[in-house]
Amino acid sequence: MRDVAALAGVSLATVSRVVNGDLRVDPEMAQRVTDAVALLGYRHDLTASSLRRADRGSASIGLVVEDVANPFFAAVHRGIEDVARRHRVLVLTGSSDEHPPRERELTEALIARSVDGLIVSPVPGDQSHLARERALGVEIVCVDRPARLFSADAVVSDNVGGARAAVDQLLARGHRRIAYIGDRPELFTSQQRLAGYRRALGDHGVAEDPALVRHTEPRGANGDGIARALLAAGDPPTALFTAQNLITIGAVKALHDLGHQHRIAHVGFDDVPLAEVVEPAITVVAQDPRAIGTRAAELLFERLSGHDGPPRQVVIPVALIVRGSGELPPP
Amino acid sequence: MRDVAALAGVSLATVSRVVNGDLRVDPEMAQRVTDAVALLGYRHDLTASSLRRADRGSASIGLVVEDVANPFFAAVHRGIEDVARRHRVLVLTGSSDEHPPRERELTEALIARSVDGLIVSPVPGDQSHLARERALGVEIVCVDRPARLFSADAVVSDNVGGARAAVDQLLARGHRRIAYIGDRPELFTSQQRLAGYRRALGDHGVAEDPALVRHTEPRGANGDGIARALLAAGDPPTALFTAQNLITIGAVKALHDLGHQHRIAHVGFDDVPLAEVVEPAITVVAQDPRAIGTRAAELLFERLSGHDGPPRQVVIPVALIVRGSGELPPP
DNA sequence: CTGAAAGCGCTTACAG
DNA sequence: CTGAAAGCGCTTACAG
Repeated sequence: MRDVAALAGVSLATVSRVVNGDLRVDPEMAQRVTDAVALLGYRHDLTASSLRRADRGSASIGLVVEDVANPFFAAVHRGIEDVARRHRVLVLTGSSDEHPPRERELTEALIARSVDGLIVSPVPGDQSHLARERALGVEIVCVDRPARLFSADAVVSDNVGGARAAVDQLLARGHRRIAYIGDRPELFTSQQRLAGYRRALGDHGVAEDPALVRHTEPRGANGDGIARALLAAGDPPTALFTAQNLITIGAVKALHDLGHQHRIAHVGFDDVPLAEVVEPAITVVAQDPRAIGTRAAELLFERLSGHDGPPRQVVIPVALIVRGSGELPPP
Repeated sequence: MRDVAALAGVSLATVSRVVNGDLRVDPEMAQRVTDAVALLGYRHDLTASSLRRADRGSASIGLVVEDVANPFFAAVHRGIEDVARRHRVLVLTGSSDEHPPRERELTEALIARSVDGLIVSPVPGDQSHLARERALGVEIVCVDRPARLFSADAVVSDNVGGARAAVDQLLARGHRRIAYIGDRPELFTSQQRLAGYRRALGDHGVAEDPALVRHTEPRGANGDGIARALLAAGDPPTALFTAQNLITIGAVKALHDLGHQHRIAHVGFDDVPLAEVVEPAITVVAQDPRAIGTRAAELLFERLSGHDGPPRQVVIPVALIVRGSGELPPP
């Protein structure tokens, strides 16, 4: 900037004004500055700028999710990026791997880079540490699940309603032994979907069989193994409700490997690619991860532009997509 | 920081030293500083720090890909994050949507936030604009495809070899009318995979039929439509080679809709979820996107720590996964 | 070992 | 409209 000022023969202040699009500057002078900028290949340094600026915005926000490579969170990420882009803001991202210390490290690393706001998909455990971040002026919005011991805006899917619809679908076909395979019980989404499962059973007067409620390792790792074990047991289920995308994929593999795909009904939570091509095609409750991201970013930017109401919880609708696997009758 | 210094009764310089882990400071004094930091909830401002620091590192790098929500790039992203994390560096990401102005905007926005390095999956068109960024001291590595009119390290899949292996597999079963459905012809990966297709045909003395070589809209959008059109034409192909993940999914849908999945052989480039469960299971050439990301980040950090050799091109192997669809014989 | 002072690249009252 | 000067939060020679 100093070089630009020298070359254009103006003061630093003038260069700053031109670079920031301040119109109260002599056009001829502005032109000289613009030329010098082009000639020198000068680049405005936003970090220095925001250091001195009154509003102190860094024009970047942070995102902490379980895993950026999980298609669900990848879509959430994209939804957030789209909104951020409209605000000329960039997104810094990190994967917590559901690991509490990693979540803390990440949020602190993001704060240290002075992000204006944070969108977090909270790990199990509590997020009370976020209170300190917020006290420092960083706005925080939760995504996919609410925080614990820390109240903030949150955008989530209609987990209870979706799970209920999925299980209702199976009950309507006459199934009574319906297994629930969910992610770790500590997870909000897992709990909510289990609640929906129970609600549906209750509505139909079906008693829950604890032997049919199973949880996988982190990230739904052993979904296929659990499905196998359930089906190999005495008095096996006649239908499966898998409460997460990776578990759904694992269960479909297990059903096909065992040759049971036409005998055991199956509904999954979260849509997966090729679900309509598998035979039978897979009935799912589809979430709208991109909309979840979009909405979360909108809430964040509202806060950043001064909104100061109480924490809001936004529920994004889900949709039951009937394709066949969920409509198989019991034997 | 001023407040911390005041509370601890020391100078700013001392606080800075303690915060940065400088050991040449009186332990008792250091303790007072640490206490004050805890009491005040002080957070170190990395952006201000790097502004003044000699080495000027911001401990963040930028990533520009086509779309962070594409599972391929989401996995690349994760590979990069893993390496960056070991260097205590965060990743800023943006989606170019294969749109040249958007690529420029993004790289400039990233530079303005003073990233130390950039990993870019270049859009069609040329990347000569990146030369200016590099002149400013930002290291640049390309991923998935090399840049044009700009030479830089690049990490790519073995596109030619993989496509060749895919088409060889079909030729070995006796197919002679093999269609190629690829992404836009401007894309490096599309060109390379077409080259591999041609190489395989040539090796077997099969003349190319231009009517069987098709390109989709951006992002493989109409892959299913093109597959349908090919199969509906007179003298249709007996086998399909789909050169990208979304096109593969589209083609599988088309084959199933038409009921041709057991008659028309099919090999896809890039693995897709549930490929092994579809009937017939889909034979694919699997890439290793996470390894691509990992390797790209490693090259970048080598540059950032001073490596100054000529541009390198790293080719990540691919693997043909035989599952059934590619082994169907011609009628 | 410690602190006063200069300065990183920028913005912003303030005076002219 | 323009510029000289102070200062954002930090680091780093330099002197003590």
